[in-house]
Formats: sequence, structure tokens, C-alpha cells
Amino acid sequence: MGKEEKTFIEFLRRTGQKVTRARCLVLEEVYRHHDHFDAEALYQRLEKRRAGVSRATVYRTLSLLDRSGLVRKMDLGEARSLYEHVLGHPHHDHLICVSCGRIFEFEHPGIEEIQNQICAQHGFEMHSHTQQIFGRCRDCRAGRSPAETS
Amino acid sequence: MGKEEKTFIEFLRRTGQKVTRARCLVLEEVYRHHDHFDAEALYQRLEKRRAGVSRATVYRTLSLLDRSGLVRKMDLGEARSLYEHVLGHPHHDHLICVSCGRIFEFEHPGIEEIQNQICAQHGFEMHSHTQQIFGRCRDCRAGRSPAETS
DNA sequence: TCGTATATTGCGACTCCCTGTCAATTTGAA
DNA sequence: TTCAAATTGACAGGGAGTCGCAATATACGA
Ligand SMILES: [Mn+2]
Ligand SMILES: [Mn+2]
Ligand SMILES: [Zn+2]
Ligand SMILES: [Zn+2]
Repeated sequence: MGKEEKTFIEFLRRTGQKVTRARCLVLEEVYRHHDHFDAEALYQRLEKRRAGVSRATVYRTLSLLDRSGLVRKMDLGEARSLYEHVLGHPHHDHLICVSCGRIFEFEHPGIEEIQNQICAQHGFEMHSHTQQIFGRCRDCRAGRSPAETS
Repeated sequence: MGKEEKTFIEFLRRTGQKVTRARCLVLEEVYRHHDHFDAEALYQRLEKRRAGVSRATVYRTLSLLDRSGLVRKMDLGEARSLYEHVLGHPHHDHLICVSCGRIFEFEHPGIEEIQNQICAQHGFEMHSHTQQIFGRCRDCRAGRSPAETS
């Protein structure tokens, strides 16, 4: 049993919720890939594997995973929310190419430090933060299609 | 005629669109207040003034104002998008209190500088960026209700 | 292991924020 | 003033996500 299962089960127990077949299948599928995904795509992947988990349960379980700290829900201003792993993926923020849609990750300790300063100034207790930079990626600027890059 | 009207008309002309009664009324109402607002609230304000502008036109005009650079559309992960002025309001980012919902603004030159560095490293051409810090504000931490402040 | 209280599930209906359609109206260039 | 083209209001439609509920699964204690 992976660390994520352990964490999830511990979270469910701690909060008086049940460890169900559907929840385990969703968690398993979430951790089969390591990219940014949306709820519908995850549901489709489960369908393909004939997991027999409903769309509603996918949404409900993603919410649990978010609250348990296993995944992070991200809202990039698009219709659908995206999700990404937290466990084993250190905190980072995103560069989003408005041309090809790809998402690049970055992290910079200086930013976190400044954020702490700002919170201190405002007497603000930070729970989470997000930072997104929208623009054109190197490939798109070069007129290259993303497919040509390996 | 305020600077915002001038800018808007110039934008409309430049992009081959028409300066209409409805668009002017929406712009006027947008600039009557200087806080964060959503489309529905703006529509209600117009209704109260019997402006006779439809909800659809409010949405369509907000989109134009966003594209013209007069307002900024913000997605804070809530159902509704928020909008805020750009003209006369220097760039800033937001602290959002998850307890009372109030939004506080901050700006820090160091952050912008780091963002430029990161873009340079990735060969990324930045168009815009947003940064949100979620947490609890000073008042909420002190158990004070926001109404008591002022 | 079994029985039972309680949580969860799948289903589809539903909500909510917009967005698209289209006939009627307005705009502005000539 | 004329008139093609853009815009508008009304409302249907879309799409992501949520809710209610009867059927089912889970877990806890006997
Ligand atoms: Mn990421
Ligand atoms: Mn602001
Ligand atoms: Zn790109
Ligand atoms: Zn607060």
C-alpha cells in the first residue's frame, strides 16, 4: 500500500468517514498519472478501466482528496478546475501558455519569503496561495508546435 | 469625458466596433464605484438606475472592457468572476479571507522582479499574472466581526 | 460472524453562470 | 438621409458541478 493510500485512509478514519471501494479506485486512478487533470478526464479514465464509479462520486472523492491534502484543486480561469498531486510534489506555481495551453511549473523560495512578509504586515494567517503567470511559451514564441518538441 | 470613456471609445474605434448607449451606460456604472464586483451585482445596479441594459449586454461589455484593458477579470475559484478597475489602480495582487470573504490588496516590486527572472529562465513571454493568498484576516483571527472595523 | 446504525453510492434532476441565437433596433459612414 | 453592418434584449441552451433520494455498502460492537 502506497503512502497516499495510507494518508487517505488515515484522513477518512480521523474524520469519521468510510473507506469504500469507489474512493480507493478513484485514489488509485489519481495516482496512476502525474500530470494536471480535470474531473471529467479522470472519470473517463475510470470508465475505460470499467471501475464502475459514477461521475458524482469522482467529484465527491476529489473534494475529499483536496481536503485531505493529497491533491490540490486549481482554478486557472477555465471552465473546468484542474487537480494535481501534492504528495511527493513539492509546492510550486504555474506558467500557463495561452497559445498551446501547456502548463509549466516553477518554484522560487524568494516568493514564499515575500508572501510571508506581506502576511505579517497585514496580520494575515496564510492558508494557501497560488500564483499563475500567463503568456507564451518558448516553443510557441519560436513558431514551433509543441508536438515537435520531444 | 473621463479618461476611461476616452480609452474605451478609442478601443472600440480601433477594433471596428460601435459606441453604443448600452456600452456607455455599463462603463459609467463600472466607474461609479471602486471595489471588486461581479457581473450580476453590476447588472442589479444598472437595473436600480433603470438603465435598461440587459444582462447579456452587461456580460458582453465586461468582456470588452477586459479586452480593452480597462478592467481586469479575476477568478478566485468562486462561482462568479470578479472584476476590478485597471485604469488608475496600479497592478496589485490579493489576500482573500476565507472566513469573512473580504479581499485585501498588496503589491511588492520584489515579486514582479522574480517573476521576470522566472520567465527569462523559461523563455516565457509574460502577458499577465495573478497571485492570491488565501487565509484569515486580522479581524477574523481576533474574533472580531468585520462590521466592527470600519 | 452477524446485525444494525450510519455513511455512501449512482442516478438523474437541478442549479448556477454564463453564452449562443435571432429578429428587431441602432449606429455611423457615405 | 440611406443603408449595410453591428448590436441589442429576450430567452433558450450549454456545461461544470451539486443535490436529493432510494438502494447499497461499511464498520462497529455483540
Ligand atoms: Mn503543477
Ligand atoms: Mn484588487
Ligand atoms: Zn505554448
Ligand atoms: Zn476575515
